[in-house]
Amino acid sequence: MLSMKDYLRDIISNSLQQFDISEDEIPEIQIEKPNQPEHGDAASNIAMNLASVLKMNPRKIAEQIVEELEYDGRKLSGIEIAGPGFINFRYAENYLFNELQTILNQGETFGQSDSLEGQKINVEFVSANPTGPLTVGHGRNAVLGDTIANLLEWTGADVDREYYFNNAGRQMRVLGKSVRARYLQELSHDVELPEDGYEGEYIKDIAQTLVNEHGKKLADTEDITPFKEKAEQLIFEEIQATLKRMNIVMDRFFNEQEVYDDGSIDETVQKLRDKDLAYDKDGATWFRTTSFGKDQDTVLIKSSGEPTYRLPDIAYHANKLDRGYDQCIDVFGADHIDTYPDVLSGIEALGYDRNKVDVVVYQFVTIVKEGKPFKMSTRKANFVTLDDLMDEVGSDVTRFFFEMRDPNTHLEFDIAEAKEAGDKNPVFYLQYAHARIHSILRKVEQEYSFSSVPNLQLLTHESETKLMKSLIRFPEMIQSAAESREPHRLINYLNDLASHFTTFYHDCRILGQEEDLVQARSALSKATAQVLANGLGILGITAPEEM
RNA sequence: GCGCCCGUAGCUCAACUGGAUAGAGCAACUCCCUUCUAAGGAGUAGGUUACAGGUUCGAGUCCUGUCGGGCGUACCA
Repeated sequence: MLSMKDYLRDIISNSLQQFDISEDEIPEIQIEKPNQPEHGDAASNIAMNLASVLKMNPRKIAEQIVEELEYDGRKLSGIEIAGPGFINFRYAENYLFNELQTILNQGETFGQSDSLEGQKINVEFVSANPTGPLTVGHGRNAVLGDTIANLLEWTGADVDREYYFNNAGRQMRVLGKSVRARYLQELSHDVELPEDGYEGEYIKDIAQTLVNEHGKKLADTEDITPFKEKAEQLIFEEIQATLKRMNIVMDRFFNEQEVYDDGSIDETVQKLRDKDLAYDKDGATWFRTTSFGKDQDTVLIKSSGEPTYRLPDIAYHANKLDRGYDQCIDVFGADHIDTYPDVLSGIEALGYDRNKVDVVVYQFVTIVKEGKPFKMSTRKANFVTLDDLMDEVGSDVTRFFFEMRDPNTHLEFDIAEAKEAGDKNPVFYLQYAHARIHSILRKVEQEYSFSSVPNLQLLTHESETKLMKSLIRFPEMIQSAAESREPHRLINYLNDLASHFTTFYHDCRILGQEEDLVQARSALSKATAQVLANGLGILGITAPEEM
């Protein structure tokens, strides 16, 4: 179905044919919603953008465009020229009624589109190595990635959620040694936690499990493998349980080891050498990143023979593209901001289209505890886990908190505030509106039984009109949130919608009116509940029918 | 030093990617529950969008510089 935006673009475009200019001189026709309601429901700045091309007064251009504009009176009721040359459009009432009916017909699929139909997209997120529980620091990553994946699914894409990890590095060895030390302590050996060891309580739990399963049998060996493997297994179980609590289920866990085992590491280096993009110096193998605009080359393989993270990262991205994804989205924190260009350069050098990899960088979360910034460290056991947070405020508030802000801005997370957030948290505003509607609908159902379709023409109150206008924006909001990978836009929209509903709720009583009006207003309320539920669903937040 | 990101009401943040009079939530103050959930609503107050220039019909948004904060700047990930 043609959206209003597309329709307006079409009719403007037709009118522009009167001007003697070539196709590529015409700027993009932008349609937006004006801030001031007096300026109508949609506006275009096309006349101003054409002013320099046509060398004419923008208001004059606007007049000529409007004069030649042919439009459907069932969709638009008025067109005005205002300000420096804006063309303002006003929706016809019938258009709103038709759209409202569409929402009711489409129900839980309203808002879905097929703009990315046929696209296979891989979203890689969380990707924390299994050295400890997920912290609130990982929370922003997890929630952002999952919500972006949801948004893309709503625009028609076939999305896989992937978690990339490495269980072979130095971190993991230290983890294994730490578990071994705790294990021996459990058996009353006089050993100390290694320097730089992991100090968290969860290490003791893992050690205890090993004691239960193996008794003293592991005490004699210096080999840390069984300790490392048990730790990895248990920590991953916990990570997955934590994610599950937040409604996040991964499709695949990809172990970095795979790109070693299948030979693609060696293959990658060889291909780069063939193109003279890799060379040896000082016993190490270097990647010629200077030919991609960097001011230094970077090391791919250390003189110790061990690759740096960059090399498997490149091979891993090539692996994803080989699996047939049209697009790979990486979600990661600002600390990677300087390193991902090397990965993009790497895959470009291997002959892939670097535009197929899209990186979403989010700024760090600053934890504030007892009024002071709190530096987290997994190793030092200075952290607030996501589970702790969810124990305090629940999964809905946790998700909402990470979704409500622009990813590209620093986020301050005050633990105390989040805990007491309880009833003043903005997520409740949305859920409350939803629950309130269902409460009304239950009463309507008890008292009435309608035999015919609702007469939506009765919805003429200003608050009703505004609510309908808000409702019909839902599909384009999803589109824009998905394209920009910015879930917070959806939150802003839902807040606005809930606020329009509340105004309607106060202005327009439902129960106790003429039966026709009860039915029409119930229909409007039902559509509102539906959009709220669909939106909350995308955010991974529950939409309770009672609170 | 260099690179990237950020700086908007007392606090936490929006502002549809360059549009018309910069908006919400907390906090403060004044009101509104015999009526569908007051986890709500109506209102008041609060701003030179860090600062200084520039680009143009038009700048919180783009460019330059300054100041302040975060993150990088490794043969760590």
